[in-house]
Amino acid sequence: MKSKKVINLDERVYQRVFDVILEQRLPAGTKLNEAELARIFAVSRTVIRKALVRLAHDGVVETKKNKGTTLASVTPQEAHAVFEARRITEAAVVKLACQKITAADAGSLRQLIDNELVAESEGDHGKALRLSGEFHFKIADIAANPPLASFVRNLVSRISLIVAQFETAGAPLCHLQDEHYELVNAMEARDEGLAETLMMVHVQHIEDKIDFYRVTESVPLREIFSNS
Amino acid sequence: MKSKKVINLDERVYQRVFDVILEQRLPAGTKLNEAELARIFAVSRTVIRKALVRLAHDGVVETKKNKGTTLASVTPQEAHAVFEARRITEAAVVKLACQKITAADAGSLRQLIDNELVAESEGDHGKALRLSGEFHFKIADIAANPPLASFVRNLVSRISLIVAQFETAGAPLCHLQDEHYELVNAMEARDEGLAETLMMVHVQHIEDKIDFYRVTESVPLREIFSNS
DNA sequence: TCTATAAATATTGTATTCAATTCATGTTTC
DNA sequence: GAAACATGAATTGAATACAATATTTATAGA
Repeated sequence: MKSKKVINLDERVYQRVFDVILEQRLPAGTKLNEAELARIFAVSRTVIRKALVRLAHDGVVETKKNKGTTLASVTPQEAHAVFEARRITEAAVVKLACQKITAADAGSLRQLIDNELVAESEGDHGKALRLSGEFHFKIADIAANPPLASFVRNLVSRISLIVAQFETAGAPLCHLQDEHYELVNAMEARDEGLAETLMMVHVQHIEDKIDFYRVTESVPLREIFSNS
Repeated sequence: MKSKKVINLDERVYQRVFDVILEQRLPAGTKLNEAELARIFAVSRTVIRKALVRLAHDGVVETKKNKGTTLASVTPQEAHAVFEARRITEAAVVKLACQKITAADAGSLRQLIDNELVAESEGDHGKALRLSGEFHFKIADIAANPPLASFVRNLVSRISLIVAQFETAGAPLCHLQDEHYELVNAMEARDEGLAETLMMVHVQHIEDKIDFYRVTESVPLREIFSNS
């Protein structure tokens, strides 16, 4: 077990940027300079570009020919479409998950919620946000449908960006965590109808919390990617 | 209007491979040698690699470290999951489309079906298959939800690969085309329930036509990508 | 001072080069 | 003759070098 799994360099960059997005530590529109990222991660631009191509394909960054790459910045209409897609997809996914969930799965989900609460109480808001996202990823994994799971990952990450772009500063998330508990209960009871409704309402609540008139200021890249 | 739109080289390669997949001209498992593709498209390996990275992210090709890239070859279980994802997603998408379809949209859809029939009668099976895919893309466009539309594109392309991998040779598609007509009628009547049912049955019929024991033989790359 | 133009700089797009790994082949040894 | 090992070819991973485009700055003229 001593062997450390060998993954391509771009995978590490991809994951790291992905996590930063989930933690909402970078505002939408942030410029992702290839040379600067290459310096920060101590790899060549080739590796950075590969990661950026994948992120662009996910729709979380936007690359314009000869103009560079930025974190995706969306219009309110586009944001609404992402929320709509997420409601539809996660509603279907949670129904599948109801059919397949095991006691162990339910335990894992509750553990994620608890960890999120701990992170929040310790003041690590970014970690709490990431764990909140992983709660939804876990549900998608339980549904045991890889294409849907990866689509959910994509939608959740894009919603994270949108929330980072528009959220009303300091809006409390406690309600959302309660909703996570209720979701697990409904799934464990295999109540597909209830779970579906709870999921749609839950995502709607996230959408309700954002303010389309908020403007965010930029943050230096080096600072964000410094640790790890 | 003389200006030819300038797009990156890798976009052309990506589209070309994507089309070949939709036309089911390459069997699953086909080796996509980077140097060979670079020669065929007369670009550097850098460009090919960029296109392959995007295709890998789509799940239509698989790249293994130091072993190369092949068209995705799936197990029956994985194939079933893709069909399940497509049924769920397209059912939701067609409901959205019912709410937003215009007379012009319905006309476009019927035109696509007619063009497909013409292509089939002219013996251009590949073109007919591609048009069949574009029928579903058009429905996704009508639904006016970009994330869902791009996911549908992804699922349809993966199904094309799966069908190419497993289809029973010479299975007639006429029934499927009739179903396309019925779908348009239901959408135009804004009958969401009927459209949803028709869509799920339609995708199920595609799945029913495949034979998980079929084995396909390889085809030389140069031959496939020669034209255009 | 303002504007327009041109040079300089910065950034991305593409090609080329080098390194690492895998796979096949052939050779040696028992 | 079979197995283990070594060697060479083929292929991808990554870094560097070069080209094209965009942006900024500097400068000249009104």
